[in-house]
Amino acid sequence: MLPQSRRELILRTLRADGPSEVRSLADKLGVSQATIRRDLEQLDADGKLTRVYGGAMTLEADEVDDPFAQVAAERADDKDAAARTAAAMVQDGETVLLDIGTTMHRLAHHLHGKRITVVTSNLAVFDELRDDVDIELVLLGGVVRRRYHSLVGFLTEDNLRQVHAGRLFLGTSGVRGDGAVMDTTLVEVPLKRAMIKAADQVVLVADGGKFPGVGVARVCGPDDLDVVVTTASADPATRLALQEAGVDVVQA
Amino acid sequence: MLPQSRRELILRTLRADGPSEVRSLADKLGVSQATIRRDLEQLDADGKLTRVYGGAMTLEADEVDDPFAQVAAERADDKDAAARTAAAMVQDGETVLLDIGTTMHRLAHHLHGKRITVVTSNLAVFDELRDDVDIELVLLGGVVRRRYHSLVGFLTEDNLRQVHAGRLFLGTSGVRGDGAVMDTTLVEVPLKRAMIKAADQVVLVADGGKFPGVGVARVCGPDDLDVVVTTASADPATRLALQEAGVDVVQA
DNA sequence: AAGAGTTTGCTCAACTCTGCTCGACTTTGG
DNA sequence: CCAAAGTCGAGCAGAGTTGAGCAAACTCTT
Repeated sequence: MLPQSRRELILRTLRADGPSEVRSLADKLGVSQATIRRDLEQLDADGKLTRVYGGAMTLEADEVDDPFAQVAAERADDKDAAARTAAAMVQDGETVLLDIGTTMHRLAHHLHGKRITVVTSNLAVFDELRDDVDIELVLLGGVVRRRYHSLVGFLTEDNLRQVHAGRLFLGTSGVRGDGAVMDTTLVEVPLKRAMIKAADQVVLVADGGKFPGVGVARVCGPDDLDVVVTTASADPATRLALQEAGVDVVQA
Repeated sequence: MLPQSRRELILRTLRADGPSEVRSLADKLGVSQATIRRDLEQLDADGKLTRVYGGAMTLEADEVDDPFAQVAAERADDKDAAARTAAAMVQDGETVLLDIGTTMHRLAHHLHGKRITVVTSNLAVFDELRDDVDIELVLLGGVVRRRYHSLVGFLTEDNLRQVHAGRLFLGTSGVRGDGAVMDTTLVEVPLKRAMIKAADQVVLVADGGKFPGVGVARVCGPDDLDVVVTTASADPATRLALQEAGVDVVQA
C-alpha cells in the first residue's frame, strides 16, 4: 500500500466512522502506531483533519478532492488569513449572508464580538454562532446534508427570495482564468446564484490556491462580484482579469 | 472514546437535554465525575458552556417555554409516555412535521431507528436527529430563538407553505374545556396554524396535566385535530368535548 | 548494482489524561 | 443558625500518548 493511499484511507475512515483513535487506525491499516502518528501529523498540517489527543477527527468534507493538495499546508494559514481579512470588513449593525463551505466557517469564527445579523444555510456557521447572543442568527430552511454541513434545496432558495443582506460572502472551489467563479457541487449552484441576487455587495473569499482553479459548474462571472479577498499566492493573470472587470481585489 | 469527542458530546447533550448534572454526565459517558469536572472546566474556559454548581448549562438561559415549565419537570414521566406513544404511530417511509417545544424533542428521541423524513423548526429536534443517517431531516428556515431552541418568523411560515407532511405532531401549553388548543407564545401561533395546513393528519401530543389548560392565544379548535395523545390524568370533561368533536383520543 | 533519499518500526523520556483521595466549600433542610 | 449531604479543586499515581532519535527496509535514480 502506498503511503498516499493510506492517508486517503485515513481521511475516508474518519469521514465514514467519525473520530478515530491511533490504535484502531493502526490495526485497521496494518501499520504501526508510529506511522499513523506521522500520517496524522502531516494531514493535520495540510488542514485535512484535526489532530486530537489520542487520535483525530474530521474537519470538513470540503476540499478533499482538491487537486492542489500539495500546497495545502500553506493554504491552511492562507485560508484563515483571507477569512480574517474578510471578517474585518463587517461593521456592527450589518446584515451578512454566508455561503456554504469551510472558508465561511472560518470567517464566522472571526465574527464573534460583532453585533450583526448573520443569514446562512451553513450548519458549521450555525454551530459556531448559535451561542453568541450578540449575533442575530437567521437560518435558511432546507434539507440537511450531513456530509457538507449545510442545508440545501428549494426551501433554501425560497427563503433566499425573501431575505436581503447588505453583504454576501461567497466561497468557491476555484476561479477560472477569465474571472468566472466555479463550483464542484452542482446542487449548490442555484443557491449561490440566489444568494448573489439577495445581496447588495458580493464578496468572494478565496485563498490564492484557488487562482486559477476549476470546477464543474460556472456560478457567475466577474461582473457579479464587487470585491475579492485573496492572498499573495493568487495567480496574477486571473487577478488582472478580475480587476479589468471592475472588481476590487483585496489581498489579505 | 476520544477526550475531544467526549467534550463535543457534552455540549450536544446540554443543547438537546438542557442543564445536566456532573453525575448524570459521568454515568452517560462512562467516565468518572472528576473527568467530567475537568471537561466542564475547560469548556467553560473556552466559553462553550456555563459552569454552575452541580453541573453545567448552555450559555443561554434555559428554555423556559411557558409558565408550566416547573410543572413540566415533575410531569416528565407523563410527558415521555405520551411522546413515546405518539412516536410509535410513525411508520417507515412517513413524512412527519414536528412542532416546537420539549414534548416534541422527547418524541424525536423515540424516532431513532425509523427510516422517515422529519420536518421541523425545533432546534432541539434538530440536535437530536442530526447524526441519525436513517432520518432525512428538513429544517425550516427562520430567526434563531435561542431561549426557545427554535426557528420562527416569516421565513418559517414561507417554508411551511411549500412543504407537506402526512402527519403533524403538535404541542400545546394547554387544551381548554371546549377542546380549543391554546398557546402562550404569540409568535408561534401563526406557525402552528401554518403547520396544521401543511399536514394531512394533526396529532396533538399533550400530557394529562394540560387538560384543561390555558394560554393567551387560541391556536385552533377541536375540529382541526384528528388525534390527541394524552395520559390518564387528563380531565374527563375536556376529553369528552374532544371526542364529541370527532377527535380520536388515545391514552398513553 | 550501488548510492541517495525516503519510509517504517522500535525504543525511550516527557507529557497528558484519568480515577482516586482528601480537606474546603456550597447547598439544603431542619 | 446549624448540621448533614453534596460538590469542588488540588494533589498523586498509574495508564496511555506523544515526539524524537535511530537503524533496517524500501524506492528511485544513476
